[in-house]
Amino acid sequence: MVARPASDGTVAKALDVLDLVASFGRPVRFSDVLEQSSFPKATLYRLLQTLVSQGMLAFDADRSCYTMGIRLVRLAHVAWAQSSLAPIARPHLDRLSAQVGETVHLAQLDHAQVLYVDKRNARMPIPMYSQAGKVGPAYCTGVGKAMLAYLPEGQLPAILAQQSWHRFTPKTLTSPDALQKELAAIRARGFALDDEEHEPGIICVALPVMTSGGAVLGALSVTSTTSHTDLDALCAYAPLIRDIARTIAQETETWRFPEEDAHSTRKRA
Amino acid sequence: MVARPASDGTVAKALDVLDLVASFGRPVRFSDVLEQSSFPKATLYRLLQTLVSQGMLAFDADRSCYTMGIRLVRLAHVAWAQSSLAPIARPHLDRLSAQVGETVHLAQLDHAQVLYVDKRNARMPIPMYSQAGKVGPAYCTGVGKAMLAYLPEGQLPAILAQQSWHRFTPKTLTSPDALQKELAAIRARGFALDDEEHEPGIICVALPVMTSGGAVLGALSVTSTTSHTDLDALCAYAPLIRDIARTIAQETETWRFPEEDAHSTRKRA
DNA sequence: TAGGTTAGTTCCATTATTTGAAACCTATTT
DNA sequence: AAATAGGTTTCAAATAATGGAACTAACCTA
Repeated sequence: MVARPASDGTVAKALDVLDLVASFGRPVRFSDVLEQSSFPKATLYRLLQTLVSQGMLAFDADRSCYTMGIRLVRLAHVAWAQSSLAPIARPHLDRLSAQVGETVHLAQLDHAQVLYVDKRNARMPIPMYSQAGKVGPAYCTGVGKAMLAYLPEGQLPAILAQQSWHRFTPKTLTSPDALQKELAAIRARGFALDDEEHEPGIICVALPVMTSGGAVLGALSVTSTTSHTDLDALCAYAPLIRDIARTIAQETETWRFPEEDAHSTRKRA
Repeated sequence: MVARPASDGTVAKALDVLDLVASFGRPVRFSDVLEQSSFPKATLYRLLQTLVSQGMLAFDADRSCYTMGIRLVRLAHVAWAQSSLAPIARPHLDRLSAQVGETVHLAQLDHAQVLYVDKRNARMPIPMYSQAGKVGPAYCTGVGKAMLAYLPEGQLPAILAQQSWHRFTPKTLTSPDALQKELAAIRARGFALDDEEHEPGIICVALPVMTSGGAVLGALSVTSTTSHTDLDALCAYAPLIRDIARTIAQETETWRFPEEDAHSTRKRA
């Protein structure tokens, strides 16, 4: 319902601009941004200036274009280090990656979408959409379906309502009903599969990372290509992934910020 | 000069709050933030609310505390991926780390300070201040001095004026004059050394990463402890570091965004 | 359990910032 | 020399932010 807070908050607008610039994934000139933005020229101009002077964006005078600022990079590290799963999961992702030699993903739900939080490439990297920091659809990816299948009662409808149901490939499930059946199958089977539903030739096995209380923290997947292996073979990894997911979940619950003393060191100069 | 833009921009204030929350490095309650902040209660409250509703912060209702938001995490990745040096340097850092077995840093200048952009731990990790995403002083760290020494004419005075000149150890250089001499020595020698100037027992060799045009992009360092080795031994790594720095710089110049097509895929749903 | 203390939230008249159409630059192009 | 594109500044009107104080909820404390 909070779709577009319309004329609310200057901060919101500035952040929208930040997102917009980020979405280009490359340095952009003023006019590039203007074209994509719904703000009037003068307003956009000032918002960009603010972001630059705040260090969230940087302006390269030589090429007269905007890039991500160094302050954002700094926040980036803090954010990543705290996005509970990522730092805890890191060594386990390494382990999983080493054992299976395939592409490995760690994802979390971001609104109704999948946010790839971390990734390890296969020994022989394969080109694909996913990338740490990118968001992808939930209804047609392994990690997405794994999380949806184990979501607490009642949360699912709202999320389904926000899916785009775009048919990426002939195998994409494009309706809530079809997906509901698939989710039931996932629960019965104990893990999720992506059978080229998002990208042709890309397949994966995925399992959710869940607390003992049943909360879905994220999901792990092992991804490969049809030219290299098949779903049956990937299924064999499910138990290993489950073990690792369980370990990560346990550590999340145990750990919960062991470094309560860290701020004594940090006094600002 | 732009020390504290005082009563300028709501965006600035919101971002200050964001930084503040980030600086705790852990989930914080409202009152924790209030204590550290100069904003009145109501104002801070609303700023936090804005940040939460914008997804830059997340509010954990159970523990009633604020953490980094998922939107920030997402921006974080984009920022990191674009902070030109980091992604390009990554494999080279790995290589350097593997070859020397010591702690390795990649840093960039953030205003007048050093921002550690990436890091590899030594085979036997040693406790020290630096950490990816942290900022440190420029005048008394290896990477900082390496960058200052090769800064283009005219930029140095402004930066020196912003140093704190705090005496961290007996060996810290605490005046612009002393540092200027040291920088000349660095240029003569071709690389920078940190002889326990920031932390007792911590020493390092550092070299700048520079474009062929002479612009300072960042710096690389190999760090160790006096109990484990000495400066003379570290100096031996200088040529290797120089090679790697040069490679990184070259790739930065060649590369410059090879993925100009990436946005065709990304169309918003 | 009344009485107090802390922590978080809302109100609202005042104040300050943001807004954006249009005018204005300043290189480039025709 | 005139026109265009890309960027920057102005200024009165519109809008959003401010913060003191009042309020609520939860948790102590005696």
